Amino acid sequence: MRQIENMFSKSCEYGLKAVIYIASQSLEGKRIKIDDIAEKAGSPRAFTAKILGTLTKFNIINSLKGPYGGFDIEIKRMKEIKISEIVFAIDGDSIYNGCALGLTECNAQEPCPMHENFVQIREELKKMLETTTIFELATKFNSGESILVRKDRIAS
Amino acid sequence: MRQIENMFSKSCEYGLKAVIYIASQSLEGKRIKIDDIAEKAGSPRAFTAKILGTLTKFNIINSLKGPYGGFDIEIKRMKEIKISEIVFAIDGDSIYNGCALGLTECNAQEPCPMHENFVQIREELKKMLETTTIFELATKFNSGESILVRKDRIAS
DNA sequence: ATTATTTCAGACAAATTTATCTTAATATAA
DNA sequence: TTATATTAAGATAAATTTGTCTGAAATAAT
Repeated sequence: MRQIENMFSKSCEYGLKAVIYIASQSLEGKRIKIDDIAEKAGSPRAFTAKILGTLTKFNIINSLKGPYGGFDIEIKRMKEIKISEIVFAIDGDSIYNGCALGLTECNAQEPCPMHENFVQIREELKKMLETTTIFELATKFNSGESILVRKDRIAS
Repeated sequence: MRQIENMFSKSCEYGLKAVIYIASQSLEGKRIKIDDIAEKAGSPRAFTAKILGTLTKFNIINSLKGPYGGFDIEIKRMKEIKISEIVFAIDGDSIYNGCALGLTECNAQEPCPMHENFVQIREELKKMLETTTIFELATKFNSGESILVRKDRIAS
C-alpha cells in the first residue's frame, strides 16, 4: 500500500531528476545522452527515455537524434520552466483540485471532513511548485549543494 | 500516471472515510455494519472490509461478529486517535522520511535538489495529521458541515 | 443445538504503474 | 551512400495496487 511520502509518481521522480540533470549539464554547455542521464539520476534507462519523449513533446527539453545527439535545455528556457509544468506534462492536469478522501469534487461549499485541514497545505504546495524553476534546482545541483542519487547507489 | 492530488492511497481514503463514518454513528450510539459503511462512504464493500480488518487489529476500531454485530469506536478512543495513526496502520511506517525525488535518504546534510522546498510543507502536513482527531472529523460530519460522498454518487 | 447474521481470512482477478525489449526513424560523419 | 550513433515508438512483461469471491469462524436469538 502506497505511502504518503511518495509525493510524486515514479514517472514524475524520474522526469524531474532527468530534467534537473539535463539542465545542470546544459549550464555547462553540454548536451547529454540518455545512458548518462539514467546513470547519473539513478533511474531505469528505458523508462526514463519514454518520459523524456513526453517532456520533449511538451517542449520542456530539446532532443537530437544521432551521433552527438542527446538532450538539452536552453538557459533561457530553464529559467522559465517551473516544477509544476513538468508534473503537468507527466501526470496530466487536475493537479490541485483533488480531494484527500477522493471526492470527485471537494470545495468550501461541500467539503469532505478533511478539506479545511488541507487548504493551507495545498496552497503552499501549489505556490512552491509554481514558483520554483528548473534553473534554481539545476544551479543548486551543480554547485554540489544537492544530490540526485545516494553515493552507494551509483553504478561504479 | 498517478496524480499528486492523490495525497493518500485508495486504501487510506477508504480507511479514513470508514472510520469517520463509524465514529459518526458511534457518537449516536449506533454500531454499524460493513454494507452500510460501504454505501455511506461510497467505497467498495469487500475492499473496505479488508481494510477494516487491519484497523481492528490496530485497535483503532472495534468489531463484533454475528447478528447485531458491526463496527464501532468508543468516544474516548475517537478523541485520542489522530489521522496519522490510521495512515500508519494502513500504509505502514516511514510516513515522513520520504524524499520527493525518491532518494533512499534525504536530509539537510545531503539533500535532493528539492529538499529545502519541501521542508516546510512536510512539517505542516505532519503537524496536521498528528493533531487532527477522528472525533473532530466525525463531529464535523455529523453536523452536516462535511460529506463523504457526492450526492450524485450515492446508491438510492 | 440450530439457524441466521455478521466479520475474518485467504485465494483469486482486474487495473494501473513501472519497467524492458526490439525495431524504426533520424542525424552525423566519413 | 554507407556505417554508426542516437532518440522514438510500440509491444510486451513484471510488479503493485485495487478489487471480488468464497468459505470459515464467531455471535446472538430462538
